[in-house]
Amino acid sequence: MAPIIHWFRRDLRLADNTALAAAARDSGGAVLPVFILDDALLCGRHASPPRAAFLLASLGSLDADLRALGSRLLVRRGEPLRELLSLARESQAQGVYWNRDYTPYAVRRDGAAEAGLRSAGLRAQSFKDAVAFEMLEVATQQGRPYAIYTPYARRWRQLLAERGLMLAPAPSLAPLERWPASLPIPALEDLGLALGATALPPAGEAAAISRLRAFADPRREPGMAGYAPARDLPGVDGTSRLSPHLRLGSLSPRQCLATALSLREAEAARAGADAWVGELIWRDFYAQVLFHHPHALRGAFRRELDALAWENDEGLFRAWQEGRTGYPLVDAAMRQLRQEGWMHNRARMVVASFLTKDLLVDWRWGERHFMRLLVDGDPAANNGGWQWAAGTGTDAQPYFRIFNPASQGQRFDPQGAYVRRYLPELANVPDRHIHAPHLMALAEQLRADVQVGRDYPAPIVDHGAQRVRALALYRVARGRPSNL
DNA sequence: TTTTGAGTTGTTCGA
DNA sequence: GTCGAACAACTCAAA
Repeated sequence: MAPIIHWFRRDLRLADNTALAAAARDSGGAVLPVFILDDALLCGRHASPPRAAFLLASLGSLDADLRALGSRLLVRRGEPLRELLSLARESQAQGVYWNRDYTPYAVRRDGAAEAGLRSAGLRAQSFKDAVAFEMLEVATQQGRPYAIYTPYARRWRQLLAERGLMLAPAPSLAPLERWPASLPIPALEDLGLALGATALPPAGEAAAISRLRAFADPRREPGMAGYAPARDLPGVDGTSRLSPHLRLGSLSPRQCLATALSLREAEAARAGADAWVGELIWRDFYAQVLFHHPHALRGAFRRELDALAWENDEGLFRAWQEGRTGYPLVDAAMRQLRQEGWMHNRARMVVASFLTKDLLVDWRWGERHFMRLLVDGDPAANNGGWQWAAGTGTDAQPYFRIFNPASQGQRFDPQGAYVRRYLPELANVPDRHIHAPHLMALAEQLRADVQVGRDYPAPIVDHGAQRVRALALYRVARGRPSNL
């Protein structure tokens, strides 16, 4: 039987891979697994060294997994349609299968690939795989996409209960007679990128599965069972940390859901499992929001809030990026981002609120910075999160909800475990002052081995004053310039 | 068609 | 220290 090309993109796994399983089924195992390095994503203005490095490591792992089955990963670099056409010609393939991706760039790319392959007489078939429900599967009674999370989630959970979970079977792959030429998986430097000091999590399908198992293990504290309260504490390892795997598909959302659903059978784990499923629903929600409203990638979802007059002070922005704002929770988080290519979700909200509402910098500057450094950086989720924080998005937080970085710290990191981990200069500051070290008298600073202004910055802005200015900024953008 | 209820994650102020 | 109100309407979703 003529082989079928499986075009890997954000589904770098063998288990529960919808398109791969279909390709194996339809070709009698004659699958040509392909990954195409796309310079538009890797090297352009969207380049992200940590994410590229994680991708390359994941590709290495995928290739090894394929080789264990007598197959291998073919790597090409270039314009996807051209590479697919040339691979199809070289391998006499009957067609190309892939799993759908919903970002505006991917929709354009895949539309062009589909048209080009079909006009060359090849089969081109795409599958739902990256989300539990896509496009208009979760829709209002009027058939419109939801714009508010809670009713969306209610309907999503109802649909899941009705339809249940179907995982794709493991693909049985047969070795091909002829393998087209493949590039070696490049090193990061070959792409003109450098990782710097970022330490990445383990990549690949096996690492993803073992992290999911560890997270769901009932003997583990807090684990999935304790997720609901623990996920809010950045100093505690209370989240799944699976986001990089979900980003590249070394784990599927169905695998996560199957684990969560089996765990929630136990009464004690139900609240945690439900809360965690809620996060997977957010992932589908934002993918769907961006799919239906691609303008949100460039500007405010609520278009009238494009009128916000950001101050965009580059010095303040740099201080935020480098973690020297004088607000310990913000600075710890920004340093975690640099060191790990990842940031705790509570901290993401705090730094996003701080950049927009305290520094009055355009949320898109922060969005871009996150996309450059986050291993899990996903256009839809990242955009949704930033627009939520800025109050410009679907279902955004009320504009007057402005986080106070010090009280957020006291509430969610009371002993400063998180802050001390990333800001060693504050190691000896007493808990009482850990989120506002500048309030220590000089004698206390000396006792704590830190001099504010020398070893750690004094606050670069005054939260109370900036809060008032932010409220005024939003009031003007909403067309209510006076407070009278 | 109209009405009604509701909306991830807060903060500040003054009694 | 604690507690309730104010912050602001507005739009979405469903009955």
